Amino acid sequence: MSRRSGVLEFAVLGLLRESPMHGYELRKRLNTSLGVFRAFSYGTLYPCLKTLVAQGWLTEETAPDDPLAAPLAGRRAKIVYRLTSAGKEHFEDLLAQSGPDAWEDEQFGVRFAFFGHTERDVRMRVLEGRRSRLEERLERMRASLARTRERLDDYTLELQRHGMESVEREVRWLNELIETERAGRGRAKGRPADQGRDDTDPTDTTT
Amino acid sequence: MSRRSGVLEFAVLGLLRESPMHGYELRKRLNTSLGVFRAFSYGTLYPCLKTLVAQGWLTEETAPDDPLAAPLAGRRAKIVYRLTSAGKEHFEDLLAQSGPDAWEDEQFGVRFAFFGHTERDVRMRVLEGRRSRLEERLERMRASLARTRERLDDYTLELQRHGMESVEREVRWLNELIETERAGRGRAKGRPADQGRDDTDPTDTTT
DNA sequence: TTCGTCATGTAATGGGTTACATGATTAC
DNA sequence: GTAATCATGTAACCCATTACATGACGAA
Repeated sequence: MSRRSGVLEFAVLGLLRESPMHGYELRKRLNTSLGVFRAFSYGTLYPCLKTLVAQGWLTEETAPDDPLAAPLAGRRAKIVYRLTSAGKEHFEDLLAQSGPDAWEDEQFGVRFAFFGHTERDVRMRVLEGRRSRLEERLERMRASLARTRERLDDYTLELQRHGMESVEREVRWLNELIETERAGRGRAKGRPADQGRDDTDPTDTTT
Repeated sequence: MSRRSGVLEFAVLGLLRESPMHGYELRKRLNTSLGVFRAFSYGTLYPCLKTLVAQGWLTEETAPDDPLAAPLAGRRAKIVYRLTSAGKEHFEDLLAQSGPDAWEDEQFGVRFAFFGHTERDVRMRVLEGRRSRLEERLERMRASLARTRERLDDYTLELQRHGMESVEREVRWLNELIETERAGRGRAKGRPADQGRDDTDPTDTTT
């Protein structure tokens, strides 16, 4: 009945904010533009769209046989979903939230992806919340490791070490982002954490 | 009815292989010894244990009131689960599998955690399978990024860059592990990928 | 005309959590 | 005696996938 996913709802509203789309295209965007995340199946997406329409946040616009009615993709478009003003408002509300939900693993990615539409103080709170969440996790891992280190074999140990390093690395990343935001270079232009990297050649990254 | 989780089943069998335990302790172990992974709730664990008993892989041993019957933890032990020989056999079968399932995100972690009980050629196949899986993913990310780079804002771009770097980092980690295995230092002693790190003092974490 | 992609959906199932219910044991 | 932790379980729900069903369009 409800089908309230959180991440999916947020991502759909955010993507439709920019331009109306039909379900099939929406799903592709979830894999590419926002593509670092999981790809939702149609069995998830379409029912979700239905409920968003029922909530009054989207409208369905059917473009049945008229080829002139679908100039967007150049091809047939069956059901185009458009964000209503109520939906826009709701999305703004979601964007303004900076509570614990935004720090969780599943939510944080989408939240970050729409930072371009997010107020700066909210961005700061989300980043800092995320960081302290990860630092707590790190401390728990360290404590647990200290207690059980002797009883673990090499592979288990290596796995834990690598896991902790991954978290530590994300903390460092967040630190850079927070610093950039603090310096005021994080609005919309001037890519955050720019250190002369080249996306096509990511050598010498760690070590 | 079935409640066949894959990861949980594998982890439970593997943990019980070392010593019999009751459910509560089993769950703690899943968070600590194997703790890099998700923590399963009791609502998942107990039904799972029931089905494993029904399969004949575990036996329930109730130690009702006798304090002498529970020398393991020094305290009351209600239902102790013990691996049967059939269960042991089944676990060995699972350990020997090196198919695509073992390369997926959810399975790989547990598989790696039990590498100490895994044959060397199986370890190699799993590691290499995992690596090529990640390299495919990386290529898809690169292709998608090349197609959509111009249309993306700074934050989305930064998110993708960080995501790709994470995957690249894991590939490098796998490369080290594979090299170590190949050199023959990966059996049980001689910790893999040892580069003079010290687990107890992971300073230089932040900046 | 057949194949690949576009496009939309539904029913069954899977895998897991939350909230709840219960009660024993230990420590204070 | 009361709070925390140990210990076991169940029912209701949640989120999402899989498999299936349907069909239109474009290109070979």
